Amino acid sequence: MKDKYEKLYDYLQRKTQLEKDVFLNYCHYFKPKTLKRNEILLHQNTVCTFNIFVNKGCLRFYSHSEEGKELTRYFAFENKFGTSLTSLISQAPSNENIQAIEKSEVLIISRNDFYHLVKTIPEINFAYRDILEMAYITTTKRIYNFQGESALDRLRWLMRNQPLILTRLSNKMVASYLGITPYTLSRLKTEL
Amino acid sequence: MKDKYEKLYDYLQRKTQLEKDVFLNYCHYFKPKTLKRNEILLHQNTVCTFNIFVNKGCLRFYSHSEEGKELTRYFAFENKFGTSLTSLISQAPSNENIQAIEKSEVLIISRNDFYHLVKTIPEINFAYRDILEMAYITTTKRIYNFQGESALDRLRWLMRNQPLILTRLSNKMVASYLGITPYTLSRLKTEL
DNA sequence: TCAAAGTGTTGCCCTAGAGCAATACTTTTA
DNA sequence: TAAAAGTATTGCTCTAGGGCAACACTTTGA
Repeated sequence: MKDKYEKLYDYLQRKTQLEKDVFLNYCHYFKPKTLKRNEILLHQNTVCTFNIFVNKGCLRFYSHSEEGKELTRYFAFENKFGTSLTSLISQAPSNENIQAIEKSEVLIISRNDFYHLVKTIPEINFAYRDILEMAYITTTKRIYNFQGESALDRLRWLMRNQPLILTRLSNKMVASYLGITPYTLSRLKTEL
Repeated sequence: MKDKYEKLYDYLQRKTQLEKDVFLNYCHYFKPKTLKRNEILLHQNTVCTFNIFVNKGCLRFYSHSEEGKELTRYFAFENKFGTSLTSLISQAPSNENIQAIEKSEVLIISRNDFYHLVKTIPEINFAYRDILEMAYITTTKRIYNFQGESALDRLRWLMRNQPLILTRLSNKMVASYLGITPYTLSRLKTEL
């Protein structure tokens, strides 16, 4: 098996019992691609036609608001799937950009191929359901976070639960994820 | 077919092509229940073991924060499913309460029965996936909403997209959904 | 290798929204 | 049907966090 598919195999293996030879039959649907730092994979207002698995590096999913603010929804590090799900499902223009914020290596599968696998491979069906469930849980927590907690508490939460975001990314990125300005983040860090 | 299952049947029918006689074979897993106004179906910190379909009335899913604030995540009106998904999936204690805010009629299916149906009935499998996808899209929009928009803009968004919430529920409920105080909501309404 | 662009910190002032209190009104319950 | 509890509105004051400007520091790239 080509090196490129090992992480994906391990990922699926962890979620479902999965035969290696079956996996080898369909893994070619996932096309390897190398991304430069800052390269944009999907532009806001265009339709998203693919799903992405990150082998190496980090992708950022963010939106430009009308007032020009950058709102970050999600960072996909190694071993994570990510896509503009709203657009992928509805095939309406996406409200978010997908950008590599480090030199990255990813596997890309087209929408058609992906849903074909979901339909025909029970393990992929299950894995997709699991991804959706986990994503839903995460976003739900994030809503309660925004709704009920101060910026300082949100920062503390991030330190406890997603320290990678703080250690690996610039303050600007972290601030746009927390929904505050870099100024405020800088000030809050002195209060920790 | 008993009256109680008509709405559920229509709901599934709209999402998938579904044979009525197949539906009749498993719909008894869903148990009808009548709820009084303000009745609590699930208490925070207990494990959620069921999924709910609303035939009539309205359920509210909310959390008591440490400072005693009530944070509302979701209102389920007629023809909607709702559960404390985080708890249902992980079987960890729920961080939210489920409460009938009007006299309501619901169908309740146990966790085991529900996942059994998801596994064995393709239409339910598909419907569950669809529910997850839609729920994910909604919560994602809500995050961008909280992250990037003022309380007034969030209120405007609600008027355009979920007017039922505004017309049918008390200001207190609406405010806790928007993540603001009833005072602020009252003031914002004069600015519309 | 040195200019140019981006990043982080801090002082100052400003604004959206919170919190409390007072009052009016409506709903529930006994 | 009256008392009690909950809901809505508004004035006043306070605070978390935003936005600008200035400066230091680091990274990028011709």
